[in-house]
Amino acid sequence: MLLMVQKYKESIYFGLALAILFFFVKWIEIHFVLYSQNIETYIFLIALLFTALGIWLANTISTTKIQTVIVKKEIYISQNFPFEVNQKEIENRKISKRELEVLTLIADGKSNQEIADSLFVAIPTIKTHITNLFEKLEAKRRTQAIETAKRLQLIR
Amino acid sequence: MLLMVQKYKESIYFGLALAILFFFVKWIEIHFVLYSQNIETYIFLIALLFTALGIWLANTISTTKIQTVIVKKEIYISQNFPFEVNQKEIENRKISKRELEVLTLIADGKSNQEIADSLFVAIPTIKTHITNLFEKLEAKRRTQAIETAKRLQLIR
DNA sequence: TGAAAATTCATACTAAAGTATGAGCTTGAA
DNA sequence: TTCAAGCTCATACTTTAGTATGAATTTTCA
Repeated sequence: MLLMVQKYKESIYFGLALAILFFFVKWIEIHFVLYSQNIETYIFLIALLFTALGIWLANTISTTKIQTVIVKKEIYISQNFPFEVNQKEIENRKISKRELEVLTLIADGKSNQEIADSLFVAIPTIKTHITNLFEKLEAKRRTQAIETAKRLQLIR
Repeated sequence: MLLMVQKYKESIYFGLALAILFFFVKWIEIHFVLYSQNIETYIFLIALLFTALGIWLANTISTTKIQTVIVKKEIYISQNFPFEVNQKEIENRKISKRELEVLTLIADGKSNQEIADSLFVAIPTIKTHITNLFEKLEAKRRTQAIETAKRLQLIR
């Protein structure tokens, strides 16, 4: 029973609304036509009432107009399936935690200034780390350091 | 003038609709009330008409809800194994054959001097290629160019 | 706790990278 | 053939990267 009420909830409400509307119209008719003889007002009220009914009908029965704008955005994700950092190689070359951070940021294409800002230290500090990294990676340039680090899987 | 018509297009249509409605109501009134003395039909038609008006009003005046859905298309880049150069991306960015050579050598960690020697050209030539590459890859530095090129699989 | 390692920073310098502009040469397609 | 695109090179310049040296802190661990 409750299920039925749930299921036909809208229909029941609709019927009720129609009944109320019918009696309301009748009441207006009796009031204005029979007693007041004011047919103009009656027509006006009918018009108003059914305009409201129309609006209500449109808003409940018709589905709301939703314009869906689809924005396609491509996201590139490098999926290195079984990527394992070569921890042994990092230890062998005695690359410190901080140095590895700097190395990663270099590989991300950051400048010394940007790396310094990221790690909240001064540029000379970054330069020192990089100089030490070059020694440990046997690199002459940051691009070479990136190449070696990736080849040895020190960074992803 | 045309601009005004464009601007107030909806208002003008609305006014016209109202005028037509008004005359239609009057016509119904004359037809059914004065000639036929059939007030019941008149009321019915008024009700019908204004219900339609309400529905029309609801559909035109109510603003369409714009729902923006961002579809993120994840593009997985499988590294190394079945490595495929993204030829489409290279063409889209209009990267020339020579520029791609230079890009590859940069990623190998070579200096401008070494690249120039490899390709048997002068350093300024390499610098020009690199400047053009930065534009096409939206990069500020060679390390950034490497990062982008690898992510887009322009180079291995 | 005390020494080694790691991290930090400075100054002064050199080397390399990157920018801007202009121009000559080659080549392939309309 | 002419025109656009690609490749080449030069000069002059600015900016960033990298080197060398020294030193002060902080952290780690035996």
